[in-house]
Amino acid sequence: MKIATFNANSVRTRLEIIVNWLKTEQPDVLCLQETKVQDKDFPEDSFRELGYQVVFRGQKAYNGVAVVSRHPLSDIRTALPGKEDDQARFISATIMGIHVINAYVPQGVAPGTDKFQYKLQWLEDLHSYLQTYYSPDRRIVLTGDFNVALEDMDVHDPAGLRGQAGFHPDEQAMLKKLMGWGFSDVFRLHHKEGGSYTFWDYRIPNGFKRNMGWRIDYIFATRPLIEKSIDCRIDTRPRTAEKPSDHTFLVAEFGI
DNA sequence: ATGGTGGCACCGCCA
Repeated sequence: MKIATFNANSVRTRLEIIVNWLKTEQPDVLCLQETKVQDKDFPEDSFRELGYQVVFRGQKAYNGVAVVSRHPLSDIRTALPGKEDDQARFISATIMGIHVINAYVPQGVAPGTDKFQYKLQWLEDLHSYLQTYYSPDRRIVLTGDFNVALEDMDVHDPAGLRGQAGFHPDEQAMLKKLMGWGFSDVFRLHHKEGGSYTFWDYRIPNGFKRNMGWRIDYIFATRPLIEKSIDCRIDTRPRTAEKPSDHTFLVAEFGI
């Protein structure tokens, strides 16, 4: 079972990259964030032609999430309960007995702003949701763009970035609290050294070449899946394509 | 250097 995540930064602009990646990698599940497309304009056929089904929830210009799957999806939820009118940042489905939650955590802008508070609240709401509706005894994958680097080894300049949105102790504590519910970081399970990133800011000149990145995309899994975890890797190919993305694909393989 | 680029929708916002 191969499960992947990718912040697309527009699914329509990045469609060719995504389609080629699906053809090459043949994952069972791909979670997309920042699709930036309303549901009526989602390029559903491009996925169907490859033998994939797709569920999505978008909005105009911003946010938007999708789950692409080779297998039937059930138990589909496009928002947290009671948050149906909120920004399109959550979608979940059960696939082959695994409950897959795809999250696009708010970026947060800067500490002290309303958006930063919204980010912390969003993470807390997700934690509460899991506590109320799920048990860590189940096979659950929580994946997506969390916009939080957890440790010093997860950013290129920990001293310089500390305290900024994406590398702030309050966010790190909140995400760790959420992980404490019952998740392990699958990439970190297989790679103990730092310097591996999933995101490079467009605004830093040659940031990718100089490896000035952040590891803010994750695949988290509960214990029953961690026991079956075979590998997890970062695929930087979208960075070298014609329309490079600011994020990479992250893919995990489970022996089930 | 308090900048920079990129996507979408509009004449700025968000990342």
